Amino acid sequence: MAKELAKSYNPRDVEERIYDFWIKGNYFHSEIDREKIPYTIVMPPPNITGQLHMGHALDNTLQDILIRYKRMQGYCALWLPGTDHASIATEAKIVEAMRKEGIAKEDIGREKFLEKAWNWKKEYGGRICDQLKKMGSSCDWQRERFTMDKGCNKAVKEVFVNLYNKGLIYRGERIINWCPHCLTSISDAEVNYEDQAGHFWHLRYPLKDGSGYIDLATTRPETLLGDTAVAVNPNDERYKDMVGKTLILPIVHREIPIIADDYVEMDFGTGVVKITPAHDPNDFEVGLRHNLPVINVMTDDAKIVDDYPKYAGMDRYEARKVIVEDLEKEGALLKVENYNHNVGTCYRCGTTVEPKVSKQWFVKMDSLSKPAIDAVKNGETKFVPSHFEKTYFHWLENIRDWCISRQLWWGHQIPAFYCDDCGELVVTKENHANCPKCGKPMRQDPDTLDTWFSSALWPFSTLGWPDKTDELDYFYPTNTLVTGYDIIFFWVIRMMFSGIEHTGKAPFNTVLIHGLIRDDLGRKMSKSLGNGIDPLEIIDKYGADALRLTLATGNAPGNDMRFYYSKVEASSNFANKLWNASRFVHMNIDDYNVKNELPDTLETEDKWIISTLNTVAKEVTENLDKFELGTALKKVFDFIWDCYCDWYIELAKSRLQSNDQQSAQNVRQVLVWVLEKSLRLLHPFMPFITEEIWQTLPHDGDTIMYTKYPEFSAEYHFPEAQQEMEIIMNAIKAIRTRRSEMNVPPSRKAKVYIATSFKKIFADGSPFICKLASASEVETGDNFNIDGAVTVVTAEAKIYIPMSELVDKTEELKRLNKELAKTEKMLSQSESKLNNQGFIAKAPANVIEKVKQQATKEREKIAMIKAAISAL
RNA sequence: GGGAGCAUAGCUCAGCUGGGAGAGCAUCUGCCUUACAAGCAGAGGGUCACAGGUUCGAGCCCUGUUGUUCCCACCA
Repeated sequence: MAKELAKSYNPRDVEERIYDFWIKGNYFHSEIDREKIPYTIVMPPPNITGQLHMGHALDNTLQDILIRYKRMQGYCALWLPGTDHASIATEAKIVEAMRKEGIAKEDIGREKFLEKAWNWKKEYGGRICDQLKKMGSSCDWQRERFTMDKGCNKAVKEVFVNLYNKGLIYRGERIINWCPHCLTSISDAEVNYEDQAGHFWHLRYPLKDGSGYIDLATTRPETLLGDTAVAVNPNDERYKDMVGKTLILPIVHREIPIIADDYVEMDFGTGVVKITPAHDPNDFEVGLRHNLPVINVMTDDAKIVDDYPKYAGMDRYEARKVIVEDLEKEGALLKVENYNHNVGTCYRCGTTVEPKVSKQWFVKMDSLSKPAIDAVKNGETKFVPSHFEKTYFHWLENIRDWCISRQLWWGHQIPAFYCDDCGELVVTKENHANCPKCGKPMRQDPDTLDTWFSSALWPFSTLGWPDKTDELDYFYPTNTLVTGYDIIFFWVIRMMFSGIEHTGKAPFNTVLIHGLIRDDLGRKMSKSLGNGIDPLEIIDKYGADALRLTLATGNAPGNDMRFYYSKVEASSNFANKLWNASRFVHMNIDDYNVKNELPDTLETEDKWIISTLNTVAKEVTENLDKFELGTALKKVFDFIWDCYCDWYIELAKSRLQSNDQQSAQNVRQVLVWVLEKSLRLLHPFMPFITEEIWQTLPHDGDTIMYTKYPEFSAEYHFPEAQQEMEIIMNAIKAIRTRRSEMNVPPSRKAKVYIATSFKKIFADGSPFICKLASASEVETGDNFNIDGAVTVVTAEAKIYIPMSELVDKTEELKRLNKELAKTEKMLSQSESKLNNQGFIAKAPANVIEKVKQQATKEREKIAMIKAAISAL
């Protein structure tokens, strides 16, 4: 470890060394310690690209702040790290990677493929871990048992079998979203809807009896092949007589009925809808209600099936063209108009999804969603900010059954077995099954489970569930989940109902939601736009501390945030400021024996900074406990920059240079003591720089990570000293302002005369006024009569600066009159409040007292300004 | 169509349960004051979207309006 601070601050250098130090010291390790209270954070799975993006950086920063804070408060803090699992995107990546090696997954078979996939996964997962380490993430990445591959299979099977036995999982024929490119079903949440320019084809279907026809319109004429009815609204007078009659489907020449169903809107188009149960979710529902046949006209890769020889093998868009031509030939096409409509596309590959009827596994949501709603309603789990609870309720109350089967290999294979001979179905945790009827070996369902099915088990499967482990007992339910609002539907909700269903307890008590990080124009960062900013680049250039500060600062929970380089620069400047302040302290203590403890006698300014620090510690812990990380950080930031650097260090300088050895030694100790506490306050936010500086200061312990987080202590509460310093600081500020207004350079010093009733305070503070307000000398008294002096008035004092050659009497009068008007206005506001009966009767006592004090100060100030004016 | 968020300084945003409008950046002025010019000291700049209401008191609570963003559902 560094024993002294380098002359200039080099973040990357420091950060790499410090991380190494933490790892060697094994400081992230969190063994169960039953003496301590556990604090557990669930960490979202990073994406599969193996590349850390700004969203992860934000997740990780907020989590790490909380973990470090809790650790310093003496909790046994554990992070449940995430690496993602099965998904369409993952498999596509793996397949792509393998294709580069010239291997297709079908060639090597399922087992070999999974083996390869795991290796690939480990490489990329490992890369993400390394990147997160660069962020300063204090997660114990070494914990083998907290990864999905160890024992997660067991948990998934357990859950599947349990739910199946309870009748909450069923296999059924349903219409689902099918991606013809990825060749798999995808869940509703994985479909992106986008507006696409399309057409409306107006068609005419003739009645069988030749008595007329019905006109309708469609955006997908090729699905006509699968039409099994035409529907109208039952209340539609226009078609009342037609219901029940039979139509001849053009081209196909199949007979289809006209039915009546509420689903049809009378006002839209002609009020007639063609019903294609196999290729439209709504039509499928209509079909169920009316017992319509389901005619599938497309293969898995969206080509027309062999049943229609003329179109067989044609791609759906190709078929559309030909069918439209044929319709025109037959006279069934009335007209074509342009029409924009919403089309569902695959979130992964962008291919237009095809609604498809197929046999899939589903989870029944009715009975699962209810307890999940209750858990939030009764406060077992809270959202921060709370308005996301509305989103949560809205979604759960309108939830549909969850399609959990995926036609992939990369994932947990569904533990269901079929008998090819007799069609028997067995769901079991065993790896093999024999048919209970005919005894033959059964074939396992080739499908795998949706990635969110296993991810939903994260908070307990990673702790060893279904076994009764110590970890599970101690760390579950977890405390906090930190994640973006975009993932509430996918993951948070599913963890909620799974946790409750399988363990009886909600998986976390707080869900801290953050917003998205946008670019400087407010756009989502995305690959296709190329506007993404790589956090690693920022770290290399400015350091992880600066990035963390940027991400944690000035943004309220749940709100989106724009990323500006200027913000990172501001953060980096703060790091530099802290570094230099620490160097200043070192310059003054290194040759002396300075301990990290307060001296016996404290001057007013010492008490002021100590008491201010004390107040800040109190507020910061309150903010952090309420997850107001940005507010907490702001307070620490302001304390260090404004109070410590800009005021206390400046105040300290005159004592450090004085001949009073005792006073100099005392101020050294206060400098060190306050700096050391400030570093602790800041440590969760900027772990690296605080550790580096802390190590060079007098301290107890091995690492700042395990020091105690500062908290309020009555012992360090000095309200009088704070007030006294305020009086001096007000005077200094007022003198500075006036000098600045008159463009007097600091090098030009002048004696100041202070007329005040706080003579002792000003006499004590005179060295500061000399040093910080460019005074050559300070004289205090009750009144002065000085000709041609600049007059400065504060609430506590009337200050004369004799600089006759600079004084323009008319300008001076103007200024004083302006000041007078301002103060009189404020006084009249205060007085009108105090004269208001309602205010006196109803306002709380402390507010009334405050206004009274203001009024008094304002009156005094007015008197002093008036005196100054008449003196002129 | 259903739901939610946002509207505050030139820009980006804070503002905790109602009690004298804040920060960063930008602009302007003056400073190399022996930790820091990546800095110091100052200044200017706001009808807190609009209209009502509740209250002694509203940026904050309620209603409505306008603008804007997002989510969900969906148009055959």
